[in-house]
Amino acid sequence: MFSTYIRSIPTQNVKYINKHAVLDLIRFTPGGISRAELAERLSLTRAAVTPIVDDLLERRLIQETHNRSSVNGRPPILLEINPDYGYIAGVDMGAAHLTVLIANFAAQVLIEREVGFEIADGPAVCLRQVDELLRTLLNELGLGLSDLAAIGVGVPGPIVAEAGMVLAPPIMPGWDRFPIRDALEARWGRPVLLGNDAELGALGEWAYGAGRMEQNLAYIKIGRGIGAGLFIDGQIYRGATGSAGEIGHMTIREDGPACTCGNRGCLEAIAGGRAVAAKVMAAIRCGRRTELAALPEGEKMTIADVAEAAARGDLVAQEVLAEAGAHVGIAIASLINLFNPNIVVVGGAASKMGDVFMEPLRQTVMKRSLPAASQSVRITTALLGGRSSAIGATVQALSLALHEIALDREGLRV
Amino acid sequence: MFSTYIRSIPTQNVKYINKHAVLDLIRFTPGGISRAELAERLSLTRAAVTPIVDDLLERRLIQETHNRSSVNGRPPILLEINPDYGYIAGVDMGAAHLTVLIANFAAQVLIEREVGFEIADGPAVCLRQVDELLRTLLNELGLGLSDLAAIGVGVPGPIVAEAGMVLAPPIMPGWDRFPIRDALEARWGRPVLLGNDAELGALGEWAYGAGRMEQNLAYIKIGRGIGAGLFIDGQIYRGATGSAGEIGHMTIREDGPACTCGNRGCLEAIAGGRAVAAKVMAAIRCGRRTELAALPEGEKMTIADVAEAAARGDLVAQEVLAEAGAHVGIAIASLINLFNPNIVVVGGAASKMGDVFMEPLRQTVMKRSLPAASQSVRITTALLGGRSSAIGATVQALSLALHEIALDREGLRV
DNA sequence: GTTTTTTGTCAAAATTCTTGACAAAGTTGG
DNA sequence: CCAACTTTGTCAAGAATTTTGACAAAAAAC
Repeated sequence: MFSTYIRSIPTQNVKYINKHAVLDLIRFTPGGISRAELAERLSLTRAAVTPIVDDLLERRLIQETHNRSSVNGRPPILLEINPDYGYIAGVDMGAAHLTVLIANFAAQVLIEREVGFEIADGPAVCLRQVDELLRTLLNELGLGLSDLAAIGVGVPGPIVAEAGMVLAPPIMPGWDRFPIRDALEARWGRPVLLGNDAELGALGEWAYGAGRMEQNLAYIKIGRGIGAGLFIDGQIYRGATGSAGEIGHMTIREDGPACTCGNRGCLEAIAGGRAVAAKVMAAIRCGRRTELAALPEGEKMTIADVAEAAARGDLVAQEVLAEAGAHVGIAIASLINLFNPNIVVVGGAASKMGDVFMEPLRQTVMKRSLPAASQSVRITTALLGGRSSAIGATVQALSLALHEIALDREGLRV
Repeated sequence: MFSTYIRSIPTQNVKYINKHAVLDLIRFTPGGISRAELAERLSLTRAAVTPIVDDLLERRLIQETHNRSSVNGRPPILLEINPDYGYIAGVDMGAAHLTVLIANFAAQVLIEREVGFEIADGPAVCLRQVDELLRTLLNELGLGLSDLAAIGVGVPGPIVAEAGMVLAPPIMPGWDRFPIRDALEARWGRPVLLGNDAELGALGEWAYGAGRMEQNLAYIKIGRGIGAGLFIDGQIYRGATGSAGEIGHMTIREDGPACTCGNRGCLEAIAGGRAVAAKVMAAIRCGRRTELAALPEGEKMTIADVAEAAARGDLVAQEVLAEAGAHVGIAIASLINLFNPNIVVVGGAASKMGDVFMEPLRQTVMKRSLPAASQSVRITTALLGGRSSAIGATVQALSLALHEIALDREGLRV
């Protein structure tokens, strides 16, 4: 049944919409797709697909690739994105790490690097670090900034998309209303797309990760902060003001510990990176044996440190992570009851934790969400590991670039 | 920017989509709308709107009404739905009440009635009561079942839309997988649309209530159960399997009281109708004075009883409701952090409670949700009072009816 | 009363899809 | 090994629906 109210389609948009649908389907189909299958998947006729594909071929956005098919009739000509059309960069600023990668137009990662980082150092310091790392990587590839068609940037806070800044971010002291996008565009002279790290993680996992092409995907990023990205019906869900997905500030325990957001009992204050580190420290003070006691004094313990210790068999680390997993499970159970996703992808530091974290999480979810929703949900770790958000940033930047190239010399209304 | 991936538009759909957009915009614009404004709002030209409107006029779905405009030029001819095209019924089965109403095609309520009810009596008893009440109302209007174009029915459980039944509903014992829609269609010989009561409440409040035409609306239905309906971008959001919005089973207190769903600490177990009644009973046993002690022994106390007592100044009732409001506020704060809606409409029994309930709720929300989301959200009681869901059911049934009439003799692909 | 403004309509042009036919390029089976 | 079959991709003609541009209609403003 027709279920969306009040949506219209001026004719000028039709070809454009179909062209983009074709382009996106080519982008997101691994191994290429034929004209015939494009037609079938998009409910168009083969005859309608041909001129659209011709247009994209002419712009050199896509290319024909030779088939290795096994069916009956004439073998299809597979279409794929022209990887060498240009380059895209993806940046993911976490609370305690920075990931930068450079990919070609087929979203294949050419180079990537993750370094330590401290978001609380503020925009001036952090953006310089981002800039340096990006230029280093470009250098190593023998490229310059002008080779980049666009740059996607993820940050761990609520985004005001039009303004290109974050609004009242709980874990980004000093960044409130700082014009991140404008500053980076001025520095680089290239289009920059700012996004929330969890949203971009959702996009990344939807496009190339564990939740490929799922209708309703939730991505949970575990780190110092805990954020959710919601991907619904082929779109990032941002809510009224772009701050949807703040699962980290869901109340888990009414009178729980104080949170950076000013409230009490938030998930983040119970199971976020800082809380995990604090619990390990408490265990150390209680005299329990853990390799984490040996960390250099000056350096702050991150959740990644704890994850690594747990992986090496450290019992204290495992215990703390299991507890955190159960708490995150409570929040995810609520999310599942509210959102009823097909799939929940848990990423960020969780991708390094494995079952120590995921098993208690899964068990809690199964216990605490309604069967109607929990029976149909898959809960898994991020296929892209710690790179979900950086890859999502790339996907978003690439969408802009492809969009503009495909649009060139074509009108569009609203 | 173009932000939805992989959506195509076969040509045959275009006119149909535009026709529906026109029809819906006429439906949902109070006082009528002119062709010129339709064109502007839908990004079409006036010349394109004319034939669409002509088509709808010819089918007698809409009519021209004479203007009382005050602008400069030629006065517009306002268009509105033809109210007398036919009739629609809306049914809302709550846990402890049943509402049935009959409306014309303009969704004007012609007659309505609310009666006591017990969903736990099971399908056989309940559907007979629904049937009786519907026939009574039809009778009073001098109508028969054959005058109804469609009937919308809301129930308090997770819906499997295709099957027309509920799946593992926590507060509908005996209804699991009972073919509700088919049973009613067989009984009435008319098309029946089954929906979740909270979803339909959201639709009702979006169409004709407190949240008219908002982009992101959440409706919270307070009763024995507590459910949320999410209305996003002109659509009910149902999630992967149609069970989105089960806020009543969000965990509020890890080791809280047992819930009917089998879990502990659910919102519903703390602030649902049963919990509220239990708290009042506890106060009575403690010897506190309340008019609710005078309720007839055999009859179960409903949340509506408590609301009425509170409105008459009963202190115990007020206290219990204030506490419930604060707990619901915790859940709504989490919902706001996750969903970032424009507006949260609180309905069901809450529409009778007023500020006793809403003030603690609002305060808790403001305290427990992030500023980025809470600054932009409006929290209000249902404008349609206890009728939100029944009216939503009407709107949905009407959509089907209008849709079919407008579609008649026109092709459609996928 | 003329000018201005806005609404609604019409015919011609434009756009983009579908229909139906067909060539191309393989596989299958006797 | 060749004919029959199957599927893909393309083409020209036709169809559907919108836009463009012009204009009549209806009321307010000057």
